[in-house]
Amino acid sequence: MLDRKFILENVDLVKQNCANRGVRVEIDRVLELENHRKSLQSELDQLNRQANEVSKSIGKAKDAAQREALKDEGRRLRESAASVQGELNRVAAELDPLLRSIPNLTHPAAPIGMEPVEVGRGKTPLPVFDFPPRDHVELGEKLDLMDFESAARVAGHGFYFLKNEAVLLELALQRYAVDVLMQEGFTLATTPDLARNEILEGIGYLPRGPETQIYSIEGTDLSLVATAEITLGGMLADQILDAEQLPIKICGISHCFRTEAGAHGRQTRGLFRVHQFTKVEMFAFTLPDQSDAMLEYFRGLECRIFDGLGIPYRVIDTPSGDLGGPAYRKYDLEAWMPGRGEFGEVTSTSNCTDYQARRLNIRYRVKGEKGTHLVHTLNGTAIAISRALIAILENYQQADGSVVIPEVLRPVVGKDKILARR
RNA sequence: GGAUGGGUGGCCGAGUGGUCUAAGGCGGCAGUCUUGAAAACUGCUGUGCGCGUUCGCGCACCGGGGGUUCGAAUCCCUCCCCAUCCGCCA
Repeated sequence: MLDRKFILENVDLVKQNCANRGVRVEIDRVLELENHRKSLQSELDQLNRQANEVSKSIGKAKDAAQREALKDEGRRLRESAASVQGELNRVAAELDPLLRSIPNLTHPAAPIGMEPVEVGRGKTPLPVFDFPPRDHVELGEKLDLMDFESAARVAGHGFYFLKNEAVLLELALQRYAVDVLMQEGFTLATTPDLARNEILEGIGYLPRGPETQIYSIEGTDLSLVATAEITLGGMLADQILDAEQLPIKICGISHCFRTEAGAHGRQTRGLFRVHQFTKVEMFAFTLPDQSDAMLEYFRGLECRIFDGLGIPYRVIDTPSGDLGGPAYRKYDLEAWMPGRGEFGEVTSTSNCTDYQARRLNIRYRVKGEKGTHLVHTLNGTAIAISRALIAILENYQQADGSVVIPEVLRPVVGKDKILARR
């Protein structure tokens, strides 16, 4: 959420930003409601002040008659206050969803519009095959690495069993990413796979509604998390940190659940778009002047991880029209997926500035100074297992249908090649 | 799942209807003392919103929400969380 005062003082900027992002919000209605809210709040403050004065005077009343008269006046004032409060609540009920739908500001260097801008390539060149490359579904079937049919019986379309070396690859990928992040001073965490809706909303997800990506648990205020960003950000909700503690870097392993409502077709074949996957996520809480550098750092780590895996990729500077609400700037790594014959998103890192911190109420205090300030939050994918698997299988496939294991994963996988079983 | 006790400022902790304008302590800031530091002593020290915009004034906030009352940290209802014990269990 943006700051209310900031919106009032920067109407044109906010309108232009919404336009750049292709988000339609009635800013004029927001202004109208916010000004109305402010005047109602002043009115309520005045009525409360008068009522408080009357209440205090009752103890000092001379006689019973005067006391009763004052009680009547107090009662009248409290009733007026209650009716103003009711109107205030109605205004807030209309205003709050509008405020929440206004996206974060956009980094001045982010591309405007809908066109992704490639800003870098990985160290690994695109593979050259002297045979028609298979996609990961075909490879998975030949090598007995995944089972979509059984998963469909158990849980429906969009689920999968990983089997054999694919399981070892999942473990190896987790271990590899965690090792890199541990060396970089991240605190390691496994996180809850469920979170309160309040936390989801603070991060910027809508747990209910027709277009939600979120599975919610009936009869509770909990939802399955779509990413550990939710739980890691929620970790410090309502906390006041000391400035010296920042930046805080945490990596979290969680399962991620997504309804993927409405997404079907060739792009969703196999592991590419699934309802559940495991992810190692990076998260940071920073001072405002640290967040730009932290985003570059996260991007650098993602590159290091995929360079280390020997997977070719390109880096995308996400254009304004594709940014999610909380993101101020976002980079994606897109790995080359020979079976698809195109690049596919494997990581995403965003600087959300104070947009999430405002609703989650995560602040910091500078020693010797009065008041508190909102922290900045950032998130980034270290490894999303399902998509990393696609990239590994398709890039490392051999003419005979076997798949070579990336060197950095061999210690955990325990072999250097996956051979056909049938 | 059952029982009991709890949730108060950055932290600890007192507070069972009206000088709560929330005691006291810790921490923090400033000062005295000191060559310097520590200790000791003295004073100041919550957050948010609004108005005046030097000084200040008002409102809200004692886990969340609702209620009783002229008046609630305090009484009632409800939800959440924490601790301990019991039950169950990987």
